[in-house]
Amino acid sequence: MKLSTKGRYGLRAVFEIGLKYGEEPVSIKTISENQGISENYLEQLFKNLRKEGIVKSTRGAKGGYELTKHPSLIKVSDVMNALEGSSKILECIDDGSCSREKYCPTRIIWLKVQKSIDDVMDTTTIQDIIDDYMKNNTGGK
Amino acid sequence: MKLSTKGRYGLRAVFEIGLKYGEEPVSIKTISENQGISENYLEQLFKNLRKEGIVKSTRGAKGGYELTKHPSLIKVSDVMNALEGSSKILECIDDGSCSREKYCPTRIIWLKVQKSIDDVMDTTTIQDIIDDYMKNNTGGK
DNA sequence: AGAAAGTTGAGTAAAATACTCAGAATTGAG
DNA sequence: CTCAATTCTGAGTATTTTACTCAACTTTCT
Ligand code: FES
Ligand code: FES
Repeated sequence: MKLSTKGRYGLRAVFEIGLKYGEEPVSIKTISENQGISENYLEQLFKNLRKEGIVKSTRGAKGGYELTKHPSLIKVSDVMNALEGSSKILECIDDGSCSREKYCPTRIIWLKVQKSIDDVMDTTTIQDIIDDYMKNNTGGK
Repeated sequence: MKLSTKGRYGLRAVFEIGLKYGEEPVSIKTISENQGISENYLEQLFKNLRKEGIVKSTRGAKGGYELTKHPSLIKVSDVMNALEGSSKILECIDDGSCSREKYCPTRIIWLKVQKSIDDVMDTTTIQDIIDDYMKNNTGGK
């Protein structure tokens, strides 16, 4: 059960944009340099982030990406859903999607695991990540 | 972030064996029939479960697999580790395994997610799964 | 006009997943 | 003792997913 680079890279990228929220658009080139992720790949990730309305773009010189909403309104789960399609650990989890559902002995476990993941991702926002980052890179000597 | 069939099938298989704990070994054939999993594939899964000491085997007629310990002593995480190699959602999680670790803005999120998953898998045992199954298939009408 | 961006769709290499298969080894039952 | 039941093992493979790359095009700023 591994988290793919889509999710990992994507969240770092969104964080990067969040840092400049309310200031200026951030270009793919900048993100690529700061986070060490290929420009080509970032393009793909942003295609999805844009489609899901998490970022908006400005073309042309001085263009780039910005968050559509305040960082405190964007949950980690939003980003994950946009990038990984869904943050479900398995298909069977949705009611009615599995023929064994009714008598499946292990279903309850996966539901619990899923819930615990959702709890974290739904209650953490980009702002939280930014705050945490600020604390660690200024507060402490 | 999907759970592979190794983990899903494997836990169902271990549950099946757990039902007969203290009674008789359960053959791959039986599990295959009850859980609808290919015999060939189950062999592969049991190769790992055995290596990690979760099950023990008896060859020959009337042979099969049994749990090495009481179901209440086998955690879901034990089974997952045996089957999926590790239940870590990413490599970076281990201290020192990632060069970005120190200033990585998203690391803390993944650590939280990991912890919440571990909490569930470490505190749920095969016995819990069995109990739950029994409740749902006898208690109710 | 020209450079700096984003936009899009297609394509691909590598890795992981999800199996299959054949045959050898072991054991219990008759 | 023999045979059928069963595990054991290593190798092989098809499919899917991941993780990208690339090229051409559009938009916008200066
Ligand atoms: S709910 Fe689908 S196999 Fe358990
Ligand atoms: S800790 Fe490795 S990229 Fe964040």
